[in-house]
Amino acid sequence: MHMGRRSSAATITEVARAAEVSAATVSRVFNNRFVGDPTVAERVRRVAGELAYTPNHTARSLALGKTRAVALVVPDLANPAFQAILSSLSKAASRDGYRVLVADSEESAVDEPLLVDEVRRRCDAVVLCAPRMPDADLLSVAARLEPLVLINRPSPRIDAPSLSIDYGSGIRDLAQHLYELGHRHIVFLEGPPGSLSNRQRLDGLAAFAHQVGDVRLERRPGGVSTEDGVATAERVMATGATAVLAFNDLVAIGLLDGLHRLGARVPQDISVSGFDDIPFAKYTTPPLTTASVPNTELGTQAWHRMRALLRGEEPDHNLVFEPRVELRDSTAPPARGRGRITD
Amino acid sequence: MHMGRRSSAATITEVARAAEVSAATVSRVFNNRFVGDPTVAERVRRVAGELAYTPNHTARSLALGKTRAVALVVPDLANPAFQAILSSLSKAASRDGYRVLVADSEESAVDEPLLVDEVRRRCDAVVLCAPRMPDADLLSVAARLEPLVLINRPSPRIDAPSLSIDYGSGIRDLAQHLYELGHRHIVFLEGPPGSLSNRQRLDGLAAFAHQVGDVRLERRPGGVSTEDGVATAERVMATGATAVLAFNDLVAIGLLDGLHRLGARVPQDISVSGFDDIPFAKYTTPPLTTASVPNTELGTQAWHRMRALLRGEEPDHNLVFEPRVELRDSTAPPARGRGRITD
DNA sequence: CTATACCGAGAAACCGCTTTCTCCTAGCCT
DNA sequence: AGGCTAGGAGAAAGCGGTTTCTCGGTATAG
Repeated sequence: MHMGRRSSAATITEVARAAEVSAATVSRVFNNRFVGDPTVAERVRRVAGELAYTPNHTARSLALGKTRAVALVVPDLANPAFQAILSSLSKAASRDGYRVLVADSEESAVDEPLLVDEVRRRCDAVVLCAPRMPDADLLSVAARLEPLVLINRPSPRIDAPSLSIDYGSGIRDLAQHLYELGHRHIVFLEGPPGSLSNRQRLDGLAAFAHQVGDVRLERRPGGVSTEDGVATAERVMATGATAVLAFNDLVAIGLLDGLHRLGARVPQDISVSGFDDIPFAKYTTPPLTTASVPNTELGTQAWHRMRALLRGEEPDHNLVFEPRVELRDSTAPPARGRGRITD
Repeated sequence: MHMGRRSSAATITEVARAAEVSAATVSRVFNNRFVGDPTVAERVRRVAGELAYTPNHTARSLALGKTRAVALVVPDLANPAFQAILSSLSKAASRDGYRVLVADSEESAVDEPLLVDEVRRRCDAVVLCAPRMPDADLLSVAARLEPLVLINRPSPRIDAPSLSIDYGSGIRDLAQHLYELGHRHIVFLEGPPGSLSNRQRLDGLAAFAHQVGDVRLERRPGGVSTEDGVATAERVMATGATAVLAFNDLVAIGLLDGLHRLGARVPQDISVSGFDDIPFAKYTTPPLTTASVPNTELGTQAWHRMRALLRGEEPDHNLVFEPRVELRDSTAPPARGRGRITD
């Protein structure tokens, strides 16, 4: 199917004919590899201009074996945390002439290997954010994917640059903060059970509980979105806890809303903390105490690693960002009469 | 430069040789155009599986003359309004096997024509969100761009489906709401002077002022981001107005914060409204009165138009969404002693 | 003045896949 | 049984570039 003679888009052959040179020469002129008679180059340029010639990107990609595009795979494009990564990655990549193709796996870990394979074929590399992909899948897929940069998915057995967040330390710091405020009964709203970052939070929390001893830490299924957070409000109140660690800011914000509707006051009746420090966390009612995660920096650094890989250079060292606790108004000492260890 | 013999990626020729058929046959099998001996098809499939063959997307695109990708060009990927469009567009497109390439013009209207041209060459079509591109530029690029879908940029002289928001009616409704609350001195925080949507707001406001008569409407330069909003707080207070219409939610949220720092209470001392109804608008302090804009729906509808175009079908009619006022707590009747018409 | 090196630019091969064109073979009809 | 038809699959010609290879011509050296 050879494209019904388009009226538009001049080809290199047409330019060559019009300029009375060979296609090779036109190609050389356009790639600054032309060394001969300057008047020839000039003529080619002029004719190309007249014909509004512009090299066909696909043909070029095929001949060159590179597309100058990379894919970004994320579990949920609607999540501000991933949007921040996308936005900064895209900006950084574009400065080097690369474009990014987005792929939203829509939280479906099972389809991810296929998605990732499909998307990889369309570009030169992939930046993968797959917190929930089983290790086995990741391992099997990683080889076919390279160049590959992993986000939030450190994996010692995979030879790919990795940027991640130390969720364990972040949640620990948050818990420590609540503890110092006087809370002794805290509930953690879990994220997706299979997710690595959920695992890390759980581990961090377990270590914390073990260390301080006199704290009651419960976990409850939460979710990842604002709606999920709203839905947990009743369950949270039912625990009788004086503070809650939400899986992320979205859940925390939803929870704030849900609690408000139930008539519970934050932080007087119950303290709430989030995770990520999305841009709006400081504008919630009340402003949300959370662990700040540098997603924008993450995107930029991911690009640096990727660029090195694409150039065949040695990428910088892997990075683990330590979240920083942002103290705001959604956490406060527990009210008297609540928060006693009840069992 | 014929790619230093990659160890990976089997080619159709290799599969053909291994399966003892021609490349044409392999191609036909993979495209379900094979009608001959089923055992041949089976053998091809098996061999392809063994070799982990997967058709080269670029080569396919070149032969077919289509990439199955579309570009989305937006002025600022960090803005939740555009993120919503991207997210929904991407989801919708992926259901039809298309991917989206993002391009962030970083608010630079002058580079947009080049950017848009570049990005168009890489894919089959573009969804353009260019509120600030001069009409002349848009007109000149539009022809080269098609298939093209325009967002927030209705242009009667361009033959491309267009989805837009009636910013004029939205801001008018918001102003009307403030007026009914008793406000008679309102300040409008302008967005980018060259932007069409700013123009529409200005016109809507002018029509409103003319209609009601006894209202003092001032305009002040604002901006588009949260930071811009923070920075305007003092200027806003200096006007002595009792209510402010921010260009968008981001500015409104920033303003809320700025006012808070100045010790001004919202809505007691001054009412604030936003525009867009981004997901977080209802969680601000206080919850933000705003005009809701269906960005997610916009993205989905944009894809429907685009799909029709790509299939050579007639796209659905153009759409203009009317924003809907979302009454929340950031607006209230003015305090006594403020809001009198002072000149 | 001729042999050699060099230089500029075109011819041709190739990137990997699709599709038209063509050919060969087997089946059918008379 | 022979001629015709249809169907299956390969050869080849693109798609639009890039790059190697090659060759004719000029300049330089002996």
